[in-house]
Amino acid sequence: MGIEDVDRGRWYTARMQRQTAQRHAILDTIRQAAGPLSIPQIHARASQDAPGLGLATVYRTVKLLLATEHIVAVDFPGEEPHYEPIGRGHHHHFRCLSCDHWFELDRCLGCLVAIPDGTTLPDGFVVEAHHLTLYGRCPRCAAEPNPTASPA
Amino acid sequence: MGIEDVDRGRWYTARMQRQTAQRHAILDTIRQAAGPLSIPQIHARASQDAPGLGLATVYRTVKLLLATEHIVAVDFPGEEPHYEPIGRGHHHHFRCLSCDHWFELDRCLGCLVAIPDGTTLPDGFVVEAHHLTLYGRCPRCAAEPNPTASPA
DNA sequence: AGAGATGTGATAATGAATTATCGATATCGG
DNA sequence: CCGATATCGATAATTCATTATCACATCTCT
Repeated sequence: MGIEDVDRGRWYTARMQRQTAQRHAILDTIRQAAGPLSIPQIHARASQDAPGLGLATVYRTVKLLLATEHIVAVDFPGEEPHYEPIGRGHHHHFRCLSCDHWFELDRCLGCLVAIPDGTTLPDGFVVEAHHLTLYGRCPRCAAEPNPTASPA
Repeated sequence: MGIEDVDRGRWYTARMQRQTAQRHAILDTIRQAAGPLSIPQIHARASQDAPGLGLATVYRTVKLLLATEHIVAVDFPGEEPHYEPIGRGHHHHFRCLSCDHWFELDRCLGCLVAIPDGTTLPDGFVVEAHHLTLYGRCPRCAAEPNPTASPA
């Protein structure tokens, strides 16, 4: 999951030529998360691997990782954009109402929608895609009576 | 759908004592829409009934209508908040990828999710609620080859 | 190891949505 | 119909996320 894991052809671009501790910390943080992370979350977690990490560097690096197709942005209702690794296919997300964190659901659990894309609804609406978000309690918070705010 | 339709007990509060053309235009606009509206959309439509309507008045009135429980806010991924009348029960939304407008789906079409709330997923996630959004083409845009941007 | 370009961190600047201000206007009880 | 005042419209101010700036540190190639 370190340097050797990064495709040099993609990593190295006109604006992204050097491998630094900050960039690896940020990419590893996003890859190791259980779900999409916001900029503040990335900053907080990656700072443990890269002490003194600046917020501007997180914004810069996230933008570069988007441009080099290492990560993708995920938007949730009423929230700042979150980011997750690219290439995980169609899936849905789960938000824990207790610890407020987002989780990625397995593909097998994801496609819960009874009406597949391409269907025409009775009213004439043609469905081309869907977003499903589940809300509830993550395994940790569902077990604990007094849940903390520090999930995986 | 006019003045007589408004519960005076709810309409009249410490900060909302008078009935004005602007307030009725805004509430009627939200009630007559096919789906949730954003602030700019409310402003554009209500201005037809209340010429010269100011944007600040839309913000003010929407906030008051929220506080008096005449409307509710609906958030969509990556968008400004939208507003719809209160009391329409559980339903889902449809966004037309052609004209970019939101539609409210009938209740009978809404509950498309195969896993009902209260279910415990195999991983231990307890589902308490869900949001489903469908994307595609509204009846008007599905019919027209060159769709306009002025839906119902 | 050294030169030079790239990357970083702190912070100022920007941009967009929302809110506050204030003189003018319209509402509604009397 | 009048007067007190709630509300309006125009715009300045505020808030918050994101971006630009710049001096200093770090990486890479030789």
